[in-house]
Amino acid sequence: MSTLIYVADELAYPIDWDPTEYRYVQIANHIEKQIQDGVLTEGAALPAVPALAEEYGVARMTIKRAVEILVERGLVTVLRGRGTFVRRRG
Amino acid sequence: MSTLIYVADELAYPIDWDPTEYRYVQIANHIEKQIQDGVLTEGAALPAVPALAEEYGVARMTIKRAVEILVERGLVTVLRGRGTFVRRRG
Amino acid sequence: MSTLIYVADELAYPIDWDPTEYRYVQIANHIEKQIQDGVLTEGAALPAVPALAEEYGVARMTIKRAVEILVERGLVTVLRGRGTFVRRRG
Amino acid sequence: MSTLIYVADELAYPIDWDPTEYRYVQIANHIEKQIQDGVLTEGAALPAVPALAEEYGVARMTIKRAVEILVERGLVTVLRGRGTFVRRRG
DNA sequence: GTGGTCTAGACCACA
DNA sequence: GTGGTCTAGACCACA
Repeated sequence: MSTLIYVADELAYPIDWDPTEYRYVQIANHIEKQIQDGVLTEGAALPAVPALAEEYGVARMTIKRAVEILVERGLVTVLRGRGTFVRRRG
Repeated sequence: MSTLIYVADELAYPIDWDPTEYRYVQIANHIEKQIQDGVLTEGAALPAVPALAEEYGVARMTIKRAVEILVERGLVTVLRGRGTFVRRRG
Repeated sequence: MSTLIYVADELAYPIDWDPTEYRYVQIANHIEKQIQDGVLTEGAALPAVPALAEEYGVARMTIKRAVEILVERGLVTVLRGRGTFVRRRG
Repeated sequence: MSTLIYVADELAYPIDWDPTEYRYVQIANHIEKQIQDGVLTEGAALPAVPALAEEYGVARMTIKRAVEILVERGLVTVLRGRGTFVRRRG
């Protein structure tokens, strides 16, 4: 059995760094915005951690922190070994 | 990919305190002099903040202020999590 | 105003590494045991992060993860810029 | 304190697959041969797991199994988060 | 081939 | 002088 899922290939919006805010918070907000706007739809997989790290220009650990925030907000579900998936629109 | 860089281990010159000038300005000038004289060459990393604080006998916040001045002067670039690097000679 | 607090200087118990369990979980459990046994009493400050990192032989980030667990368990409170303090016995 | 170490960039010898022997055993033997011949010297870091996986054309799990064998033979030491290092010649 | 843990050590924010 | 963030890149666990 296999499931076809949408995987985002690149950032839908540019991200402007606000030096007064932590990067992982900015990244979490940026991804949340894409979920709210329907760029990332329910059930869609986020790009893989290394891809996100490269797109946002940060280390993998920073992406992990951002994803933790999205999990706390109930926006995504992490399936170990499979990927990170959108749960619902914000 | 990795790059070998020169890291200064200690002060190249002694520093004399002028009580009429802020220490962070003096430290900025002192480091600028080392860049101008080629003691710290383009691409070189400055010593870490705690090391500079100890060598100059000041708090780390004072070093941070001095580095901000050097950034404003376009002499160094701060790369978060990596270090502070010489951009060009003054 | 100042407050006298007890600061632990070294590990009260040895810690045996169980390679099947994450180190930050082991460290959290190990510190919890010291709180339960009264080695670390209410209001006491934990050793500083660098000290704990050295005692447990891990990186600072691993200590941070262990402390996050202790915070979730309601055992300690982190006061940014001041230290980490025992809230209550387990 | 830091130490400069030698890191192997590619295979020193070609490897011929013997279909009657498990690949992870072959890979362990192949690496052991390089240690015995001094291609990988004491203290040297093995190439990273993904690099070895690509060079041998196997999954990373297979490399992990080969490294386990080398550990059992006392030839290498795995330091989590740092790398895998040659302990002594075979 | 994903996400998770971990290192060593950098600068940052707070008190 | 504390804890926090962040890097670059290692091995680990899971599917």
